[in-house]
Amino acid sequence: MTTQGVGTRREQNKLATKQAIVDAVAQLLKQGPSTALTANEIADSAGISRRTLFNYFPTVDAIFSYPLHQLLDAMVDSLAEPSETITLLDSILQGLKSDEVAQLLGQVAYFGVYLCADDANIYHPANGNEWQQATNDLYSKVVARYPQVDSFAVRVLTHSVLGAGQAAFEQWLEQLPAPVSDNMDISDDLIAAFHALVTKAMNTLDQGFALLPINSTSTSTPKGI
Amino acid sequence: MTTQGVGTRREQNKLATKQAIVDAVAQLLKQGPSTALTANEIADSAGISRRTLFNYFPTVDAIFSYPLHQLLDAMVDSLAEPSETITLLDSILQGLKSDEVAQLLGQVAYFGVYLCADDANIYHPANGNEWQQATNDLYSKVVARYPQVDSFAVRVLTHSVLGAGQAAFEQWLEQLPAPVSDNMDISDDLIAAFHALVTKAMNTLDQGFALLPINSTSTSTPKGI
DNA sequence: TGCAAACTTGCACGCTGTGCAAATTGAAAC
DNA sequence: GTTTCAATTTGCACAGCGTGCAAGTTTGCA
Repeated sequence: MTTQGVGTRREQNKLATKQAIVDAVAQLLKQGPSTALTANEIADSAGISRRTLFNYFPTVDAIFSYPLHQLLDAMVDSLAEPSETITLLDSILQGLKSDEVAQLLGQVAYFGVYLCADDANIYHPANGNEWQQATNDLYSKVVARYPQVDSFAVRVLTHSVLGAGQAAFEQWLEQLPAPVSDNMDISDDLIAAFHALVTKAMNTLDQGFALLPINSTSTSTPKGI
Repeated sequence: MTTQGVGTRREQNKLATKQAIVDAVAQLLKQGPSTALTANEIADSAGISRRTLFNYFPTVDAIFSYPLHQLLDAMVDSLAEPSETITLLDSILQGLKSDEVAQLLGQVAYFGVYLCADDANIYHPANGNEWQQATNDLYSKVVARYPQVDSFAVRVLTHSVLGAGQAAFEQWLEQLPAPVSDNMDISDDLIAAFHALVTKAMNTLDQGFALLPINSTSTSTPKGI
């Protein structure tokens, strides 16, 4: 290990093992969509026992969506901070620009590309669950921090904003070029593309509802979703 | 069967079997949270073999979320129709007011209450998947119907609107009184409460983004209530 | 009636996720 | 260095899920 990790040795080992599992999955994904990616294969490839694998992840699917889980976790923390001075979009973009999140985006893209190729399906339910969970997490945190605000409005807007984020994410995944790279790095262009999609999504939220005739008082052209 | 069902006898049988499965689950849920609700129990209770159960539902979870699945399916169809003349909110409320959807709401509430009690968890991932699927379905249908519209904007707004709907749904489930009824009927009050929540959610979407500082150029859309 | 297609069922199989107890490893005290 | 103890790993057994397959059974149709 090049990194002189902080914390006790046990904690270092646990982090290393978790990363080994993720790396093992990345390897297996690259080798080919043939293998059905069973828990035994992953454990063997990571050099641990099957039982230990389930000590680290509650589910095989949770391994696949772990990069996204980390990314959303970081974003939720970033968004739940009381940043009164900047706009929501800036807050999101600022969170996305951290080195940590940029690296996570690479992993997410890597996994996303191969998982899409494997299932021939654009969407993994595991990823959807991560978004649901992130939505609930953010809702809980915001409600805890601003108890005086109407919690239902918070709930609606949380679902709405993260929904828009998910839309940007899905669009990004679909447009992703096939083999990102041998390792899980990611080009600045792809990161910029994601930022652009998120920005467009938020602007669509901001301006798009003026286009939709949501209720009778709304003006503007009917486009009937 | 009192209903002289339409269609060939095979189709009637299939529908009856599917309903028998759902009814069996409802029965088992009412009997107590003790039973872990295994596929064998459900099949036995429905009077079919375990193997046949999986001919009707791809997953045990899919049975639990089947009422919600039906409801969302109906709503997606309703929303995807080209109803140029009315507002989005009216379109949603109109869809919600059909007898079919009202009855489905009863089943959804029934299942939701017992499932929440069972898992002690407010949320079933199966339900979340249904919302994700409905979002994708609606997106596909709208894009197919309006090919000239910016598909990404449609995607964002679809996620956003259904996200708001899901927020209303979750709120409704939490506020639901414990034992709805012995059968899966539902009181008009509860239906009205759901309509009110959906209405409030849509109005929050319409007006709420004016409250959030999404980006720097946003001086908020016109109209404050 | 008889045939073909659709449907059901039992069976076997591989896989998931969990509880448990024994073995191994790490940290800390002596 | 050794001892001791808690954290961690591992093997094993087990219940359950979901599927392919090869019978049996029912339905539609000629």
